[in-house]
Amino acid sequence: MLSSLNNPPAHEIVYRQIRDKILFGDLTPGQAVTIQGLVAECGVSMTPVREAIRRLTAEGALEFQGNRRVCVPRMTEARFAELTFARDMIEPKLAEMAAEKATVQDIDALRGIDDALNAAIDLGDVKGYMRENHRFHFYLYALADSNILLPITETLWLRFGPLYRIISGKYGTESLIDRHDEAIHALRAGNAALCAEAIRADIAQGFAIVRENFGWT
Amino acid sequence: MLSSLNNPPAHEIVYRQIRDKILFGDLTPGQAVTIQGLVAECGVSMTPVREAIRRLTAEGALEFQGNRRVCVPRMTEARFAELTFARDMIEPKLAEMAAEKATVQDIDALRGIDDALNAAIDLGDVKGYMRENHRFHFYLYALADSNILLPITETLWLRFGPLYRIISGKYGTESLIDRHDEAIHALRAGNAALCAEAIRADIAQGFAIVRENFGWT
DNA sequence: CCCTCCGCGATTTGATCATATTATGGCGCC
DNA sequence: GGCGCCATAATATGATCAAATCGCGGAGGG
Repeated sequence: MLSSLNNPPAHEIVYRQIRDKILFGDLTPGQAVTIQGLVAECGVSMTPVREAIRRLTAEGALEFQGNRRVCVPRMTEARFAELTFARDMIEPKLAEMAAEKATVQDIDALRGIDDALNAAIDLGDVKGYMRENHRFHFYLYALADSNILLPITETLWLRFGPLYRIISGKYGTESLIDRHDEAIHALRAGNAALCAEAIRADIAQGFAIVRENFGWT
Repeated sequence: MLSSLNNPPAHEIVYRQIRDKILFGDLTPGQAVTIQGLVAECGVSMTPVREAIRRLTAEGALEFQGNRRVCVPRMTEARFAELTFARDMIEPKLAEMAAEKATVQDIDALRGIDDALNAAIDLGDVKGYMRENHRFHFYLYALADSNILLPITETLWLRFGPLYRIISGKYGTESLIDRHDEAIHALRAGNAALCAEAIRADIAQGFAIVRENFGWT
């Protein structure tokens, strides 16, 4: 009955494995992802691997490389412009919707995640920072109870994953500042618009770092 | 070399088949989609069908119904609100980007599609209207040369498909008006902002029809 | 004489299928 | 009305076929 929670199917496991690797920068842009490589790596048969790859391709986390071959997509300035446009439109909206439903327990949980995030920054733990930052945003967004915008946002973050790795490898964690405190204060005040603005500013800072790094206007 | 164009793989064929059925309202919301049903219908084995279903599920065109069962998603007022928000944000942007790249040949092609669309309306051909309307919008959007916003828009239209069928079954084609002429004139004038506004107004009219029909504010 | 380019074949990789296995949902029985 | 059996459908595997890539060898030109 709860097997879907206790025993996730093989294709789900493979999916999450590759997904997390992309999301947290373990795979570099342009890197080829082969079926048989994953078969050997995950110890499952081809069918679940194929399903995971199809799913990731549909989400934009992987890209067809012409002749039935897939790889981690490369970032271009044009794509980056579209990504920032979409994130700037959608994520503040999700934050606003979330703010209208957040309970005190939710806000405390977000506070806890942000504490862990700051601890990771102090330790210089780039991957820990990335994980906690992801957790913070998606814990918040999940409160919006969205069936449309939330999955879209997940695909947008998947496209960002490979970038963050490159950036954080150059800069380290000392330059990582965020607007999470402002978002949490807005949530406590019950001010949805202010929360949306805080998130907008938060992600805009991330965009600026990427732009600066690549020399994109 | 061109086998990917001449001989699309089986999973691609199955994918397009189900996709078009959803997009043009041949499947009703809540209808179950089974692997074995598609195996029998398409005359292929289970593996390609599984891949097509995974892909469609990732795109939001199908929905997990809990215990490893998928169905056509049902529309709710909350989902509709999110869909209209996303389309209102993205599609005018795509139209604007497209307007900056459209050639005279492109505009003529759009003119031709719109003529076919109007002919379908005059004939009371609901499905023909839906196909040509889809063609018009996505011919335009494809000009934007977008790798991010265009796939997202395709998923949004997939969520709309089942709705249009219900609506058009009630109203017929006589109430179908559009702003395609305005968009084409804006393209000829090279006015990207005006083209974006025309598209915004065009899709807003569609939203209004759905809202009125379901009594959604 | 050496360097380059073209073509061919071996090997790797992807696509599809048939089949075994497992879990779920329905139905009858107690 | 609850519980266990059975039919059905989904999951996963390994085998088989097809296609593309990579490497090597030879021919031609500089």
